[in-house]
Amino acid sequence: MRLSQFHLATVKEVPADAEIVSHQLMLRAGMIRKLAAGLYTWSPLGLRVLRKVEAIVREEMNRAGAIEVLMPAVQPKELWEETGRWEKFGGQLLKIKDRKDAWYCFGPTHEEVVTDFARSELHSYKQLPVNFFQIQTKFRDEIRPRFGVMRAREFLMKDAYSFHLSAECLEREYWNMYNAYSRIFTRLELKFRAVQADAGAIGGNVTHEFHVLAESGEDAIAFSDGSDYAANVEKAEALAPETARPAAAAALERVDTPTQRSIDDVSAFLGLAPAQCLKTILVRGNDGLVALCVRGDHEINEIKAAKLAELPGQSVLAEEADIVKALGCKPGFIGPVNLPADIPVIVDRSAAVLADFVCGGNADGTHFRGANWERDARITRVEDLRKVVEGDASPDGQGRIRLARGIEVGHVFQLGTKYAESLNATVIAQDGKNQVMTMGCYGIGVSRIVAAAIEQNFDAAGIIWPEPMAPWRVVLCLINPKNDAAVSAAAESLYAELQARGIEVALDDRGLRPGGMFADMELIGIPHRVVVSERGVAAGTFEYRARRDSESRQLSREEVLALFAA
RNA sequence: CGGGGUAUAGCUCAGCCUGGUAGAGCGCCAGCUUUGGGAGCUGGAUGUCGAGAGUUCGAAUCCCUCUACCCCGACCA
Repeated sequence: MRLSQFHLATVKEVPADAEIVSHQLMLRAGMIRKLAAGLYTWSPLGLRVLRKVEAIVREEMNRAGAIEVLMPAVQPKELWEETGRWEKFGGQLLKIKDRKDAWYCFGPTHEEVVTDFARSELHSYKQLPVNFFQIQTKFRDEIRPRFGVMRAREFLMKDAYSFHLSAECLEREYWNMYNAYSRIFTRLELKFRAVQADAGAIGGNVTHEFHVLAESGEDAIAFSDGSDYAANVEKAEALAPETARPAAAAALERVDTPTQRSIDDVSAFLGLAPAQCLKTILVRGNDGLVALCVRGDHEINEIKAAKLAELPGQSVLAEEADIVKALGCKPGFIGPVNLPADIPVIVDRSAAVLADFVCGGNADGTHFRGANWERDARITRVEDLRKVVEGDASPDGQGRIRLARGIEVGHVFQLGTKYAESLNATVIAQDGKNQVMTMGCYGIGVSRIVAAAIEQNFDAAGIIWPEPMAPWRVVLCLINPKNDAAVSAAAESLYAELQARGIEVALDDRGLRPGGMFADMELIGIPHRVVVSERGVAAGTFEYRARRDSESRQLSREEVLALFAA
């Protein structure tokens, strides 16, 4: 591509409200332009990158045996009423009316449509399993679109839906997709983790999110430094300590802590580590209050707590008035010693091995020192209640937990029969009977990957594209071509040769001064730069510099071509 | 949905408090000079000051209504 014939649109300034690096750089590089909240035009430059990602996703989906379709973006209300999601999906569902006053929505996802397609197309178990995918624009009316294309309302998504007769077959396809996703992100040269996630409201058992690791990620993930284990922080299991609880050594002693309510205050006041204190909170249980205890330096994981049999499926802190009524003290002084017998005491695994610990005195202004389980306080049950922290043992027994932030770019999910049932998508099984199909769904945020890649690969000068998604692999920069016809000739010749070899090459013949040209090429992140100048041509060399390098090298024409061999 | 903020040239913004008829930088156009890290000089074009209504001799500026956009929170996966 000759850049003089292209539409490059870099800018120096960027709106103050572009907060994250990828948004700023995409605007500065002129990859996207905002039309309205959460709606962006992809410029020619941005589109080249988007298409690169799309092509790799498509290739790997095809390689994995999925079959491409293209479903309508606009979907009729009636279909959504069949699954109940016309109402349940909530405000993210953009509802629109046609000229006949019939309701439609702009598809935020395609379970309904694909299942409708499947029920009319699939009749026999012999047609299964099958996996349909599409790469298409979705619309979710986000409450607060932000961060450019990272959380836009309209975005490009690859979504796939598989249909099976059995859970076992679904499971096989699930791992097939898991592997395909791993290949996709590996090919894109992104640092990522496949993360065990909480199934959330959709239900189902196994689900993985694929996260691109980046400081600015919205999700916290825990992974092992000694294995492939990775999980959403909310889901990561905190193992029981390897050490047993020491024997009680100290006597139970009440101490005055008139104004010390927080763990930090109490531990500082008493000169003890927070890890030697016990944090006790009261939550609303099915039958009155429930006490949850974790070590002072740990935090309650509310998702884990919500799953306790004593709780109603959610973890809600008790009202202060209820606490005062039950214990006679305010929050901040709660502890397991002398707790009313009708309050279950659920203790985290790490807290359960504490000895001679500090805990609330169940009376305003006092704590206990030298408290011990069994002797001074009862344990109803030991559970995993806390959030994991850096350095915890990995749940799979290999390595230690590290915490990182990630950007969710993919999600694989075993849906089961939920949609097939409500839409009555059945096939005739081998026994001649109708059987509801079992489904899996697998999404990749194609446009989000572009932003995520930038979050992971940039420097002060701009974007540094992983080669597979760069708009061009190499750019030829002409210095003062007007002064020396040999410069143009050398550049044209190299340009033609690279093109002939199938290398995606840009020729910067815009006639800019060198400073502006270099700044532009660094901003838009071209991985390789070859400078063609008068003095280089005279010496028979080209100046080469990789985007990540700080120094240039003088290379012969053959050496330049060799860089892009194979 | 609650709280806060913004809307002025193609872009990024100042001007508004304290009313007097429109500004800067960048970009754009023309010319000259310049050519290895976002050049210099000269000249030029560009605005329903988000929309509507009001107060006033006079409104970008003050009041009211609306709309759009942004931030924080709640919400959602």
